[in-house]
Amino acid sequence: MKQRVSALLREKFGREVVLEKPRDRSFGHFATPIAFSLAKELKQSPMKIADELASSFEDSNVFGKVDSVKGYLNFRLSEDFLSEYAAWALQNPHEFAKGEKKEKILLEFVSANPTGPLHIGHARGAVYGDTLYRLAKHLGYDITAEYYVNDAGNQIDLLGLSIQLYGRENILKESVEYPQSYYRGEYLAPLALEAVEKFGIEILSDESRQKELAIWAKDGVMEIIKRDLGATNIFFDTFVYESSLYDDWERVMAKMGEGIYKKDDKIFIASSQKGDDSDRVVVREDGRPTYLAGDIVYHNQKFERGYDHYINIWGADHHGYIARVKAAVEFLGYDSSKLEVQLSQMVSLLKDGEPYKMSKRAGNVILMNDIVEEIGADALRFIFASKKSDTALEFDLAEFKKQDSSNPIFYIQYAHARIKTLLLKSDLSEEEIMAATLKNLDEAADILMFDALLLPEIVEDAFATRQVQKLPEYLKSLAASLHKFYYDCRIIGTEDEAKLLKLLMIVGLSLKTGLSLMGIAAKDYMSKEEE
RNA sequence: GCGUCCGUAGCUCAAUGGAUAGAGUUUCGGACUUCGGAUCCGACGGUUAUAGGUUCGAGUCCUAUCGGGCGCACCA
Repeated sequence: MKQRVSALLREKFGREVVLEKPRDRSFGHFATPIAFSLAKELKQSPMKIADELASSFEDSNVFGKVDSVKGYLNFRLSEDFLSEYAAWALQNPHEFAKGEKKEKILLEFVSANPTGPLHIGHARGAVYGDTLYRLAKHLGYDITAEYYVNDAGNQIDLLGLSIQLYGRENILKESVEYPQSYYRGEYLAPLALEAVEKFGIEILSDESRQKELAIWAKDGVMEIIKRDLGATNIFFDTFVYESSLYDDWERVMAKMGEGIYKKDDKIFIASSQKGDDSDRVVVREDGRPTYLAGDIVYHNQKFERGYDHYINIWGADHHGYIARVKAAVEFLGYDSSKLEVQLSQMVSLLKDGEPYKMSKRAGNVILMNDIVEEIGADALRFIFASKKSDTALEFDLAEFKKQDSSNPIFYIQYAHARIKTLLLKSDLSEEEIMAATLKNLDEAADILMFDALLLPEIVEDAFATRQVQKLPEYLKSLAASLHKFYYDCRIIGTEDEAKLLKLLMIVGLSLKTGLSLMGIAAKDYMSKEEE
């Protein structure tokens, strides 16, 4: 819709025209301040220019009315245009808001180490990434969701140690001393038990078998992670294991050429030449690669697989890391501007106004799964998609358990359910409803229909700017419009029943499509939960 | 100290450089002869941290200051 208008105006003015929402809906559907920018070039007052422009649109079949107010041009779409578009959307519900983008994108997110269950910080990146993924798919992009599994390095050895310690304390009933860094949490219990079953009880006490234990256990941890993600409706197309990449190490090093040098028996990357603060160690004196080494091979592999664009979603604590990975990409001979890194910031939780208590059993972190169990996957997804991902977020769990308008996810679902209920109550058949024409609507109905038809540009904009919160914002406001309309206007039994139901079907389609892009299924009825 | 993200209503958050800075929540006051009142309406609430600058126009861009988060490993 907006694209159509935008294209028309571009043609007319020979330039990109800024389109925005009018200050007041009674002004029209779209507005543009173009007269202000033209004022300077034409050396005329913006008001005069706007007046002249307004009258030049008189015979358009897209616009019903174009007028100028204080230098702004306001456009009202014609009834024909709107009603035809709405009818098309209802006949092709799966095509609604879809795009025809062709780019091939690799989206990497979560990528949490396989050493324990996901915590609340991971959850934010996971939801953000998955929402972007759904938006991109809908827009037509050929996008791949990828999880990078860091299954090499110290943290994996630590997993082996942690299972041993857990087993020695809880199975062998030894008293053990815990070193500073080790993993703790209930998830270790089944792993320890299974390990004993599989390898024998000796595995718990034999330090030389830590690595063997860890390599086995990481698959079990990955299953836990996948289960938690799946419970939140998040799935990946591909998993790349760090351990599988090192065979390629020599070749990738050679590819880096000048970008790499040896000093004091260590290997450095000359990342300071590419904007990093200093050069970084890639291989230590003892020959063990650093964390960065894995990322270099991994990014080389990504670029060799050949995508048009790469998006990485990292926790904000990794932001200092961007420069060195980009430097590596450059040294490998690729265009680092194709690599985009989105950061997701910290999350802090409240419950009834008090800081949420971390459970000691879980190892003093808030587990994603605990929150899902407490408020449900839909609410979790909604919260995390609702806030700009690059700003810190604080929210109160209690708010998302309420069954009223203070809970946005409930409010939106209720709007959708109301529409479904009306359609059930009506005696009209679907054919009769679809046969109605959406013309001669009153002001309120016209606004509601227009709002519902805005979804396509919201989807496009949310993905283009990577600001997924635009979608939930939109859904909230559309739900509010629906509730208000419902309150003000009687539908069943009126002479406009078919027309109004058709209008509500558009709203329902928009809500349902929007929710599904957030990984949330729209509800057809609401069941009141017993406390 | 350096880098980076941020600072908007009492609280949690919105606002492609555009018209009168918006929602929810809180507090107070209204609407049930009613398609689901699980809803709706109204009021209160702001010098957009501060000071300059650019612009026809700044919450948004630039500079400085103040305040906060996160980084600043041969850890991942």
